[in-house]
Amino acid sequence: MLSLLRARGGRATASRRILLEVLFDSHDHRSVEELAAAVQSRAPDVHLSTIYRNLEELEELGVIAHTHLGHGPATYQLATSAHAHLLCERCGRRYEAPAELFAGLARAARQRYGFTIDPRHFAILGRCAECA
Amino acid sequence: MLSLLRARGGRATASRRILLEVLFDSHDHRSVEELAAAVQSRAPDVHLSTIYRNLEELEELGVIAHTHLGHGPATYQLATSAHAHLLCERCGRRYEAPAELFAGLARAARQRYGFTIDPRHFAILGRCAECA
DNA sequence: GTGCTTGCAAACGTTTTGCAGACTC
DNA sequence: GAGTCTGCAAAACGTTTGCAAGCAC
Repeated sequence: MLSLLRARGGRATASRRILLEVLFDSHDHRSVEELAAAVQSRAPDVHLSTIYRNLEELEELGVIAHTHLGHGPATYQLATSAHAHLLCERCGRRYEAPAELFAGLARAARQRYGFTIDPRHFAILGRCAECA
Repeated sequence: MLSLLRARGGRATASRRILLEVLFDSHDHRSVEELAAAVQSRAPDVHLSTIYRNLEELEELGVIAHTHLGHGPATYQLATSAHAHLLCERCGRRYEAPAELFAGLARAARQRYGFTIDPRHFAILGRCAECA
């Protein structure tokens, strides 16, 4: 990934290395604030704005992706582990939704509008069993 | 609707009347800024914070609903005309998606997780035919 | 008159930007 | 050495809040 960066004229800096390590170690999505805390535990001077800039860069490279689970801050994860979510709008309970759940919608959207869905960006809201 | 407000101990004020009129006249979703401009063309002194507070109140009443189409500001519409959206993440093109498109997802989510989806809150991102 | 509602100003949380210096290649 | 990246401070953005005055009931 660092060489991917370099291929674009980018530099492999310490803050980027650490950020990538943190993202690899995260087995869940992380908010920018959480990522910053993790990065700063290893390199205290890395500024929040640097994290934002690096996340943007890595996202353009297609290495990571961000997701909006609700009204709060965005969450980031490796592009390879991106997936869709169901989020209860009442209690906040969250389910990770495999792509197959969206097969029907994907087919219908393509047939009707020529539209290719990527349902991972925004969560699908609704009510969990308990709150419904 | 104004009597609905009163039934809750609320007051039927001029700014609420006008806001409701604007929402009825809007045949599409409107951002808060757009709503404010429309309201202020009839009552210049209505403040943006009043619009926000009234939108919140009307949403609690179940009369209106808000939707996030993308990264920008929320959009509001009458609850009766709420629907799901497909949004091209490249060109911004937008499709209104009828509930039937989500039938398969709704069934799968209920069977697998007991989860009842309401796909109208966040748009489904993806690529339109031209951008795919 | 009670108490909900308003305008205003100020704050909020998240994200973006301008700049001069530091670093990677 | 050229050009990217960084820390810092400040701004931007959409939204929320505290307060005293104003209005609906």
